[in-house]
Amino acid sequence: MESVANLSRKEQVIRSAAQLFREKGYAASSMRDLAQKLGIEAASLYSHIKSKEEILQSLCFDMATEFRKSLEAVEKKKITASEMLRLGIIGHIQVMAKDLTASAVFMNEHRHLSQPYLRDFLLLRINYINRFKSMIEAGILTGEFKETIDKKLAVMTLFSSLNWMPLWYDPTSDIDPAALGAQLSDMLVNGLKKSK
Amino acid sequence: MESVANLSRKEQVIRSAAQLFREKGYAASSMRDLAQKLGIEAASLYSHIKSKEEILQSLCFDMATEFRKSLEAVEKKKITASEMLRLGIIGHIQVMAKDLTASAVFMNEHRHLSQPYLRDFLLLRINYINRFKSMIEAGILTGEFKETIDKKLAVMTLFSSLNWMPLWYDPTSDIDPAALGAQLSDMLVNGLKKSK
DNA sequence: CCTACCGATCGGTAGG
DNA sequence: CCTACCGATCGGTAGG
Repeated sequence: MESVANLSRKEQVIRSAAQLFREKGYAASSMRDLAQKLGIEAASLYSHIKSKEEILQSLCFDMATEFRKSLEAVEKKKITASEMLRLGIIGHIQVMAKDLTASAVFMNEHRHLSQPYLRDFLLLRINYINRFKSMIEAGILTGEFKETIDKKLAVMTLFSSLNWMPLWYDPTSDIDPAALGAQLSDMLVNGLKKSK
Repeated sequence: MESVANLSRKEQVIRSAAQLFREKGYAASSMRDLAQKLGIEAASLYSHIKSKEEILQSLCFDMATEFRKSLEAVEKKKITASEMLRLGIIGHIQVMAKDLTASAVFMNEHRHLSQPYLRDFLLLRINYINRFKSMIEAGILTGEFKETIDKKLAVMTLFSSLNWMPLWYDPTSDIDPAALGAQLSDMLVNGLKKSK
């Protein structure tokens, strides 16, 4: 069916674009570069997508949705704050590992979104970060985490570590995503935990 | 003297460019944008600089030099591996804090360097990272750090945290750079240290 | 998915 | 530091 073929071709365009945006950055990637990657003329791209930015929007908001879904699944559980933080971190890593290319674009290129998309994106992001911050605060209240930690510093350090992973993680030579998430979580959470 | 005036004006151009590159990214920043920021015509920029990329080269390599100098001062000291790592982290933070704008450009825009500059830059960076990795390895040998830690993961987590700082650190509302460096170091190093 | 094309903008130069 | 300008390239459209 035509709609199925169109969808599939559109996804090919978006995936090729993600690779290009990751390598060269959004602004330095031209629609002619993208067309060449796909073996078609630049003008033909517009049969599949409305604009260059529409591709970036798809990539950024699809990733945001995956992150949100992962976090909501963790928040539903009846577990301690430190265990929730641990599972939240592992979930975040697993979502990224499913598409490292899109994750890198999500992280580095979202600023090229135009309004109102940029504003919406930043609101989703601050909400996501704040929910991790709440886990840290909860852990301090229950006595699981040191009461002396700087919450802003802790959460920014956490997301710095998480978000850079797509730039250095090599799934063919490094450990698998779940183990990486567990190790990263241990390293960061043990830095927060009271020493016994 | 004319050469002094020229130098000073050239630095103004570079500083304005750094702000622009930080806000919009290198590729999305035009020389006309930069000229407007300085109140001159785009063509006039070329009295002060040879090309757009020369500005990026200055920013990236000047920062790299500062980082190297800071690290060398720390490496000279006769101290334990964990103390050296701690001072290395504080030094890195202090270098960034001296110019947060250039630091952000250094981190996010270096990939737009052309060859051979890009290759030289990446060699400097891998050398710098490896010297921090050596401190972690030394600390494992002396028993200061857990022997179970993944060295690559540890050093990448460290640099992720360090390098994102220019994107969220607000010198007017947050703690001062030395204290931030100390806190960040404590948080990361305690995550590496053996629990007592 | 193609040919043919558009107006806008790019980094940079010549000459003063 | 300016005016005047260049060739190249940009995202995108018309019409098939």
